[in-house]
Amino acid sequence: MTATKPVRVRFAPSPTGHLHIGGARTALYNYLLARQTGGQFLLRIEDTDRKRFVEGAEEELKNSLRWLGIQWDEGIDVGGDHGPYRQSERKAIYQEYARKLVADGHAYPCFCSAERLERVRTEQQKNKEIPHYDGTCRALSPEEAARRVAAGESHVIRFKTPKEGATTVRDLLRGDITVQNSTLDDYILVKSDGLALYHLAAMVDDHLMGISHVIRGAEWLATLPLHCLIIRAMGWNEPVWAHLSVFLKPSGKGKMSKRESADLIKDGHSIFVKDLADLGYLPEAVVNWVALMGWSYDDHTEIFSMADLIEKFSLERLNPSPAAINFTKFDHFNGVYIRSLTVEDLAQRIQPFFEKAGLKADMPTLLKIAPIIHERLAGLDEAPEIAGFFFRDEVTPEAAELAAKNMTAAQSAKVARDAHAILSALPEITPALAEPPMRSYVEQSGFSAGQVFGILRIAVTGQKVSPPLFESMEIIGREKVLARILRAAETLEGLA
RNA sequence: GCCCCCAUCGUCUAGUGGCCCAGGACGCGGCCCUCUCAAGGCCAAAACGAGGAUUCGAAUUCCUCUGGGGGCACCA
Repeated sequence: MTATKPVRVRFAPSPTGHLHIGGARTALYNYLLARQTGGQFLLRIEDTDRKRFVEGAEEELKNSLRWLGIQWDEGIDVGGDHGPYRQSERKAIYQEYARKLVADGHAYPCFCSAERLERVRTEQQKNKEIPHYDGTCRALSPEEAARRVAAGESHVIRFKTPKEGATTVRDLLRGDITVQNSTLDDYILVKSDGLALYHLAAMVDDHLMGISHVIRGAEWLATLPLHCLIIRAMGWNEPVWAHLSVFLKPSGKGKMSKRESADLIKDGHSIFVKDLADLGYLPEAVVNWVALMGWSYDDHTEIFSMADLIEKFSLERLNPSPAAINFTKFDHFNGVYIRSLTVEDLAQRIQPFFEKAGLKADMPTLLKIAPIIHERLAGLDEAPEIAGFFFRDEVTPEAAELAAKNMTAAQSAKVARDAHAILSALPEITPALAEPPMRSYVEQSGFSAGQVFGILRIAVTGQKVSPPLFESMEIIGREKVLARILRAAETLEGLA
């Protein structure tokens, strides 16, 4: 692979909600690059907005990341030489740099009230102007500003955006992007409560933490010029910027709304990582699926383990266009990964789903049914639905469904009786022992295999769709099988 | 409204001027296999948003339009 210097990258979410697949992808790409180059991946918490703080969000975030197999080398919990890694604990650091910006003439205190700002904004909107700060406090002399600050007057710190000229920034996926400085505003860097806003905090942290590559969502593209301007005003080196395309809803029309995200779970999908395990998804499938939304390796390879991704990922092959979320493809990947599991692994992973369904699923039996449901599972969560009958004492087929297609109840009852006779003559019911005599019975009965086996299937499993019949019978055991067939025959006779 | 970004099958994508009357994958349809359902195998339908320009030659370069997306907070 291309020899690259070790990178220092970071994932810096705010603890305001659940980790969704977009965030997971951002974290993943950062992680991959760090692993590939032998660098470090840091986890930083951007919690400068106390109002939006959600209790437990940080814990959930860490669990989601770990479930996906993404470990961080530095940051909250694990520590490191550049802490603290929670922005709320770095207030003094940001203030120090804000003061430096003011001292150097790159920023200024602003005493305007929120109410006045609101009035200015509505006025500008009425006049069809671009809403922006009108510059009242920018015009203040540094001496007067300093005096008012010293007097304890409430204020924010604004960035003194150049009025003239243009700013050119470079995004790795899109190349040079130039914006006129006149379209930029004097953004607030520090709030009146003294806490920095993202723009300042993130730039200071990235610099102090030695971040070499900033890989983040495309929603930051619009503020990239501001970020570059801050970095240049500080006299720091710029990191490499890579802005990942946003995820669109499955229709491709727009971003997923809060409401739509919540509704997804009704049909077994979710964009929140915390839901995915319960929905029967494998973390390996999530990683593979998400990695391929906005990145590709070549024109045909689709299956990538985490190790493959670490080896093959490259920023150069990132795609800047927005991508619609495709859950059908997700399900496909999940099936692929389920099928690639060993029998032991599969048995382990489906056990909790049986328990959740109220079934006591013992490992020896699980080990026996795993091979026959293996390739029938699109999700782990389907296991109890497909194979629950193995763990139930009784099976209660619908009387009306017991009779086979194009057969009367009487005919079906006869078949059940005959089958019972044939099978009860056997010392045990295994595919090798039971299938040959049943096949010859089918031949001389005049019915089709589908009809005969269909009757037995529903009698024995209670389901119209099941794993292979004789394999299932062997696992259920001779006594139970014979009893269930007998009961079905009686029910059928009652119908006739 | 303003600024910025993006634009290949329904969806994810390959494609960096001739290897492309565009390749792979999901899904869809058909066939095969088959005790049901899957899995598997095979086959098919399906795209370069529009218009200009450059060029011997354009999906690939440039311009305009159109469409889509993101952003315009004392949120991140």
